[in-house]
Amino acid sequence: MRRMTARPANAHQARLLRLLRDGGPNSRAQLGDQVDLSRSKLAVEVDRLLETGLVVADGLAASRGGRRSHNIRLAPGLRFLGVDIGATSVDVAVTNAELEVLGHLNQPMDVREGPVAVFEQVLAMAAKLRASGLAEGFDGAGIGVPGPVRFPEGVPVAPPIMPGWDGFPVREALSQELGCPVMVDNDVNLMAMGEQHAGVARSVGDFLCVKIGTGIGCGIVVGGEVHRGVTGSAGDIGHIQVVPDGRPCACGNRGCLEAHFSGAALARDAEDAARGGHSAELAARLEGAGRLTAADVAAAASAGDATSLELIREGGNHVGQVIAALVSFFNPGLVVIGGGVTGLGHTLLASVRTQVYRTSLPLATGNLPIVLGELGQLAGVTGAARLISDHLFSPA
Amino acid sequence: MRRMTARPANAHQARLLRLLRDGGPNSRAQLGDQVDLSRSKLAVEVDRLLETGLVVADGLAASRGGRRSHNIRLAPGLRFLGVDIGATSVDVAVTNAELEVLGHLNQPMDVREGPVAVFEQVLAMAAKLRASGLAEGFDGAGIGVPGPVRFPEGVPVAPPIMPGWDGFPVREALSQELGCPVMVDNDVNLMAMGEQHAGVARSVGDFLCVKIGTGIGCGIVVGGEVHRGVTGSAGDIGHIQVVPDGRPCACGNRGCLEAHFSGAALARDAEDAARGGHSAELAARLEGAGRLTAADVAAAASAGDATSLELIREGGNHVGQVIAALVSFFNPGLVVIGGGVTGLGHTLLASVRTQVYRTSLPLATGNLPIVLGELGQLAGVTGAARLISDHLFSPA
DNA sequence: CGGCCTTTGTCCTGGGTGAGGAGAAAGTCG
DNA sequence: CGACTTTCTCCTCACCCAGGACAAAGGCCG
Repeated sequence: MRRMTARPANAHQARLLRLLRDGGPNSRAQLGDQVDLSRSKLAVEVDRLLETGLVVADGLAASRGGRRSHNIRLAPGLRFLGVDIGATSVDVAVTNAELEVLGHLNQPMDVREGPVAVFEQVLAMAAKLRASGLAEGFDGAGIGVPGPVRFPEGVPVAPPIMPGWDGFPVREALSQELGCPVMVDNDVNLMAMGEQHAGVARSVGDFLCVKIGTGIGCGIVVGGEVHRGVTGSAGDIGHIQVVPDGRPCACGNRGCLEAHFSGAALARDAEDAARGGHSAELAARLEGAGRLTAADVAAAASAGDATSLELIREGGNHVGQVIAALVSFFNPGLVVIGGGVTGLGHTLLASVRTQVYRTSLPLATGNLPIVLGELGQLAGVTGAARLISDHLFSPA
Repeated sequence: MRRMTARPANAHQARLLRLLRDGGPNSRAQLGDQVDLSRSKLAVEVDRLLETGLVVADGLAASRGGRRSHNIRLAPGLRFLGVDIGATSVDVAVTNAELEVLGHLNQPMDVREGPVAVFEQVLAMAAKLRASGLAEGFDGAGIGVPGPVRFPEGVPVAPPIMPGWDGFPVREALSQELGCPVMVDNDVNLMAMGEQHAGVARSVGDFLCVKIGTGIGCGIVVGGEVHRGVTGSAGDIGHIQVVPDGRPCACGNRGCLEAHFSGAALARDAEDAARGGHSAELAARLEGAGRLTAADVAAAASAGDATSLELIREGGNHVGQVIAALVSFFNPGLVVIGGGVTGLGHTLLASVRTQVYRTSLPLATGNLPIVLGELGQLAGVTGAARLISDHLFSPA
């Protein structure tokens, strides 16, 4: 099942591959406009790429006023596998070399079942996608896990919500199973890379990507590159204290952001409100389902339930408080909010914005968009594909 | 008074210049070990540098077992001017090309007197240093100002504590006056660069440098490079909220870190304590001087004054609270604390450490040193020299 | 003190690379 | 249909640079 053995031989070829990945099919002339190489040099490098099979001819380009140029594109048969392991579900997608998602599967699953069970599931999903004719094999795979990762080795380290994964050689194991190169990263970083590649963060060099799901994390992009920190735990903002002596948190402290607002906390609050008789809407849903989730709160809120709206607003304030601090510190050009609770949508966004614009200094917030992610569920898998393609499209 | 017109012609020469700057005089052979160039290529580049006069021969090196090598070093006559404009004082220093401080002057001065008055002062101090025979002229100057800077242009933007400087063309003006290239940056960033070059942060790629003076700021170094943010206001952590509905701050909000702990806040608290009869020690000092400063608190604390110790501890808790959040977010390899209040020393450090180690996650704090800066008053001017030398020792 | 080894520095050459000109091929526009 | 534009290929020439050969300079040991 080994497929793409070819790798760019030098930085020029790597550059060209990335241009083709990000810009789609392109004529040699257009490429020449972007890379500052002499025509002869460019021709040589393109010919070499054609030889490797990574790149193929793709008909004629439209004329720019003279002779029409021959288009080239990345090999249409290249396939990347993007895997996004969340706390409660798994996403697997197949992309082409331009990182367009060709097929996508989602499956509920508790990450605490451990790496072996999850891997089995992931491989089954990948096989299913392959069986449906989307891919004959994979040229590379990216995988995101909900916890810190020692990036160079691709191994989770001390992940609080998935203790069974500590030290499990994810990269090694998946590479063995799939027979292709694999890169591993934190799921939040992948979401950031996804939004950077195909979402709202295109053309922004420095931005933050806050993912609110079961937990809360933040992807940090500096100068176009993901910042992972010295131990791979950068962006772990879920345990920043937002309420002095607040609610007890699983981490042992009190008043952590995650304890006061996250998918899990929101569900708990909603159930409390339902049982306490504060919201008929929520009580009805609890009656129906036996338990509540963030999605129930979102639904209740859009049905006008005052309690749900208040819960969201309050949560938004807490997140906003942290984001405001991070904005002052980091001075990003954009803040993206995504993750499972984006269903809470504009109510959440509004209260986050209010809090940030009120608390941070004007110079930092003056031209700072705070927006929802564009890619939704596909952000993670797109980012995963981007991760492995960045790796493969770099000099060997 | 123009001096060094020469600039490295390519990246190799730039690399060599930086090696000589950071490592002092060096033999050709030693340089060869570090740069991965063929001996012939290296010889050519070194010869060219010798021709420009940037580099000079410096006798024979010790033998490494065979023929002795000829040492080379940066021209001993090269001089950089480092200027550090604080809120209440100005530091000016002369360094050689290895960024060793040859002479240093400090002068109390209120930055709010405006750029014209401050420039006059700075130029007078530079002239004095020159007159004392330390320099015949300057090959470049770096200058730090206590507020955000639009870095490429070298112009302060919307600085809260020095409104008169907004938009003043610092770089342009100083370059005119001194007749040499000038670079401008935030004073905190310069402190970080100073500690990176010659202080505790040598060999650390990602670290934070918290400067506690009249205000509070934080230098951010990512992958060896200072992160300035999209509008140059990164690291502006003085207005992060630490106490909900806390003390009113000059910025219009409440509970800002700066309002609860900084040189200015500490002095105010001390005076209140003295007047309120809580501390005989402080009252005596207030009696004597008519007002109190952070230095008085430091002195009282080391004399054992309980109130002062408590003030410092409380302040340390507030700073520690913010640093803990930043550590979770950024996952640095080192936190340096410096600035005027380092006189508070280990009492402060201890309470910051306690707070950080207690509040942040073990993975981020596990191997995280939190230390005082090594360079004291010289950090800023050293960083300023480093800034301009980085600029000059890069390909034209 | 004298051979032998190690290290350093210089010279030279051969392979490789890449910039840019010339010109052919392919289109557009009037 | 002809003049102009754009694209692409070929070719040449200058430059660069790695590495070998060799000379110079010094240490080490008997």
